[in-house]
Amino acid sequence: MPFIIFAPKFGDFVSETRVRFAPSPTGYLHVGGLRTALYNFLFARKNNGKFILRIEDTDRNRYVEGAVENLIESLKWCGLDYDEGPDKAGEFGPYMQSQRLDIYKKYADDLIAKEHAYFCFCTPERLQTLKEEQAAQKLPQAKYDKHCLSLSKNEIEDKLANGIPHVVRLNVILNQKIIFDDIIRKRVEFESNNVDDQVLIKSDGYPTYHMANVVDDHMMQISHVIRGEEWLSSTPKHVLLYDFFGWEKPIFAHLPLLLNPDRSKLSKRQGDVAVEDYRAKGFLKEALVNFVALLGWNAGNDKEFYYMNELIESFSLERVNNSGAVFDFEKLNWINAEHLRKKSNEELLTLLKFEIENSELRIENYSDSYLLQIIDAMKERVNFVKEYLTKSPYFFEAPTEYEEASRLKNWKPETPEQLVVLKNKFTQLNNPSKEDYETVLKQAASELNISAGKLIHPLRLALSGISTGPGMYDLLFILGKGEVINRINTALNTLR
RNA sequence: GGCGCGUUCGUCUAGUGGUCCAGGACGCCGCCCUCUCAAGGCGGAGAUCACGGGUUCGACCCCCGUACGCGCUACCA
Repeated sequence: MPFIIFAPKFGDFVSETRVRFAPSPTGYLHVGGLRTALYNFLFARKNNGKFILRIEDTDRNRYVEGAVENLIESLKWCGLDYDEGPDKAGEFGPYMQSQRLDIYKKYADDLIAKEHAYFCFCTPERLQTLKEEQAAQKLPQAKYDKHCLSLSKNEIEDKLANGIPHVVRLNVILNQKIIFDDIIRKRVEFESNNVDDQVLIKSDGYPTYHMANVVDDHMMQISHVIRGEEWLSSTPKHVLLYDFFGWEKPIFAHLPLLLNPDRSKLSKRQGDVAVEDYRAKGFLKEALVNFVALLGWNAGNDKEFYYMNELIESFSLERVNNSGAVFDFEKLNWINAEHLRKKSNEELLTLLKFEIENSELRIENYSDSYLLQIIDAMKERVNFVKEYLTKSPYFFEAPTEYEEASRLKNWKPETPEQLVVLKNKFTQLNNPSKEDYETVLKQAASELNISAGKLIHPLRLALSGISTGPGMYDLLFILGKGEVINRINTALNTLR
């Protein structure tokens, strides 16, 4: 009598929302991982639940020094604070799987006792041969042949006693349907005949993901498993495990993948994938979070600009899409610029000072009030904080060379004498305001019988060395009379 | 190959049987504003809703099939 294995439905009562982000520490936080972590975080916060960080470090071959610290650093930078984790004790720790080996061992023994799992002593060579044979026979699918399931108790004890390397395998029962409901995929159905006798405990004594994940999610009382779509295919193994243990299953939600422009799974080959890369490039955490949140989710309206608290407010798993999303850098740039423009000048000041400290400039050369003026003047013109330095370097250092195109276009033979007229007028000003500069410049233009533009363009070139920037009177005022006159003189000497 | 998931403008998406010969956003193009560059405003190009069958008075929306894409198929997660 085949039994049908069922995961709980969406509406089933769950006492407390507890979700986890469970990355393996491979070196850095991938933006796909960020999205998974974010959705978990948003879901937890929205439902007044707990967000847990668990490190899945059960593959000793993949251990990377400092990876966990790096992961945590990135997570925290993004504002994803977890309630329990490796460095934040909770009542369900430890939160590093490598520190829970005895637990997995105990539950594996449990399963073996109930004959839902068994020792397997097959060598890698036999497994390899088996696979090749099955391929040669054109079997629809390669699976372990349950060879070691038929070992007698004595044989097993004998091999164990002799220290023969072994693993523990899941004993999948044939001819059953494994059905579960996924919030995003709806009902998903598998045949148990297509499920392999997965290794649960490796020969080095470490559990595989499948084993550790189920045991931990149960012990940590995880209510919802929100993870990437790449796990959907192995979910039947997990469902089987919950059932064999007699445990209540969590509610599953498998997230669509993040893709490269060519629609393959987002990878390092085609650009930056690590959160730290984006951070280094100068993206605001608010922008990265906002952008990534929208990759696969929307509230059902046209809103695209979100702060974290707004995301928490409107997030729901039901509104997560089911198809992969291409990571579009152009749109990330745009959302970054949006967030930057919405920041107060004071916030930008902090960011800009940080940027200056990390540049070759000396922070003590610039007062807060001076920087604030630059921020105000350039705010609409920068997409990154560092662009205050790269797009308007002339606020920090006088130009030493002049843009050729602008020189050809705006620096005419008559320009020098006209600028001298203007300069003389500037010289006579006493503590000039923006309006004073404007009045005087227009006066000069009028006296010279030329348009203001004829003065403005070469003046801009003289003051900034380039042809783009804030309004001329802002530029004059920020630089100040003395600097303005110096720069005009320098230009007059350089560009004849 | 097997199993699973998916498929609306280039990209992110809205859309839950009639209001859609499909709306918004990014990007692109044009105009306005203007001392430059931006920002902003206005407008434009851009999707036979993957394809083919059904169901229905009526399908982007429901069903079936096909194609294509992606994922999994490890003693990796």
